[in-house]
Amino acid sequence: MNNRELAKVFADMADLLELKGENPFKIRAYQKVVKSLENLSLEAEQLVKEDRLREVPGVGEAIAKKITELVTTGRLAVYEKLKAEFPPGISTLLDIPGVGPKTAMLLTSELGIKSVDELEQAILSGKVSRLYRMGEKTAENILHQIQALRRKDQRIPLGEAMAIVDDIMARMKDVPGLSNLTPAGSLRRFKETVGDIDIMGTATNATEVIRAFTGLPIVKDVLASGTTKASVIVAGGLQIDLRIVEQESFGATLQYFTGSKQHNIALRERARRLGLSLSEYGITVLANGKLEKFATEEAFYRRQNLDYIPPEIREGTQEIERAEKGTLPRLIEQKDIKGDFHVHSNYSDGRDTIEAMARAAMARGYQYVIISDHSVGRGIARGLDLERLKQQREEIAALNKRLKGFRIFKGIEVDIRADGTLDFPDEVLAGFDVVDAAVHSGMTQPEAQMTRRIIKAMENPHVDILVHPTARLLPDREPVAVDMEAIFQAALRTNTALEINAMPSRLDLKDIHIYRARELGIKLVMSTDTHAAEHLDFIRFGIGIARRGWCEAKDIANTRPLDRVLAYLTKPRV
DNA sequence: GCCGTTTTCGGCCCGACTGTTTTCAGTCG
Repeated sequence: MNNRELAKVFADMADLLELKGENPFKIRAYQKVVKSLENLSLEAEQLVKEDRLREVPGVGEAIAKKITELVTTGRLAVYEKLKAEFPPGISTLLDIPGVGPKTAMLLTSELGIKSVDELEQAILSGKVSRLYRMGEKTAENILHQIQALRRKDQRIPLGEAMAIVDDIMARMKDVPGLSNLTPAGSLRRFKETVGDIDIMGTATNATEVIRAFTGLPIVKDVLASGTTKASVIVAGGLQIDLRIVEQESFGATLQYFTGSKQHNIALRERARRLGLSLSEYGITVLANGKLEKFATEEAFYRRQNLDYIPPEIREGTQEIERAEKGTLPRLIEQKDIKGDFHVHSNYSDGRDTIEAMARAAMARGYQYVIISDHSVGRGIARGLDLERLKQQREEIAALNKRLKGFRIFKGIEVDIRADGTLDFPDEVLAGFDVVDAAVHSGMTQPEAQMTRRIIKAMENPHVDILVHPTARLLPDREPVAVDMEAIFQAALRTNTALEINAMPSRLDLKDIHIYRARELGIKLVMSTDTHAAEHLDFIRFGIGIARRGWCEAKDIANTRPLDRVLAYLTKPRV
């Protein structure tokens, strides 16, 4: 049973305990462990084997026993028993915003409702508004939420959200009197998907700023528009809130709305022990009730004797403890990147010429790129055959003579076939500076087969990098079934690097896998997999998730300068 | 159910909104 499945069990248990009216702190303990499991960089199953479950924050004696039972037997007796106490489906009512445990229980016990559809019918027939403490308005709100729930595409990929935010930022930047415009929330933390967007700012004329915001061309619907806050809906159902706050408390408010919720809870629990109370307005000294305000996040953290914690690692895991000790990593920044490791040209499915890609890379201050077009097996992507490969190599050699202080490396993105063999024979692979291997087909293989297949490719002495290791696509394609811990061990054993693919639809490896790979000392490279010159800028997303994986510059191969990068990265050529 | 510079018990984050009520329960982020 993997971490995601475990998390789901505890989330469901938390819901059921809530419906049951259990001790709220017990419920919070379950909810906390859900987050811990989701953020865990290696499988709980492994921790059970090593008897290290108790190291996970929020896991005590009782929950450790439950996880062990789930991992070893696939079932959890108390969970089965708890589930049997409620009609199946009732916890789906909790997915509706505005419906909590009390309302859900009321609906079930009074009207026998156990699904969202049944609830909708009951509202339409007027039964719900006649219940005690309900009413016309409440019933109508719930109906509204049910309809919105069906319309809305849950969470959207970071890349799409960022494009919207970039557009808004560009259009708002010249609004007079507006400053400090900053996106907050999970977008600022570079989480791979976001549910909604919060933007903060300070202004000398809030009303005009709000008017400019609600009047943006992208806005489809204005939910609320006041003197300090506005909420709008843009295409796709995404909600965007703009908050205008006081300059003198901007830091505390930005910190609050950046989250994560778990980080803020952990921070406030700690502050409490120091006799401080945190809120979005600042820090209250409990002894005298005095509120201190903070214009910057740095000052807000410093007041609590903490180093500044970068947004990307505010997940309530171990960052607060490390900030207290002064041992936070110096996270990688975009300026550390010296070249892009995975670039397509019009020789396969890219749009631009090799020269155009190289010049775009130079313009970004890079020292090198690796042109890694597809191999022949990718017919659909105009994969290279030997003839066009030769042509490409000649072109690269000629360009390298002309481009001063810059180098184009000869790479290839070679297909890993269904049986784990590669699309080119070894003697062809030997002719590249760098060989990327990738799964592009046969994605539905069972886990054991897929794992063997990928490891076989990694064992090839010519394969330097496993690119987009899980082949997932956001939001639609699930990662292939693969034993990541086995891949990590193989990467170490075979000295194969793993790619952090920065394309916003991939972000593959994902954050917790990056964390684990880095911890194990696996070589990592960051690349955009770009198919057009302007998409070299996707590197920002790679930087974001690498920071979420606690990476420093040294952890990423392509922070190394031109004269050292290949020697560091590639396997010895045989 | 977890956890400890208040350490094996007694606490457990904070503020705001909404609608249904006559003072607050429920829900959310």
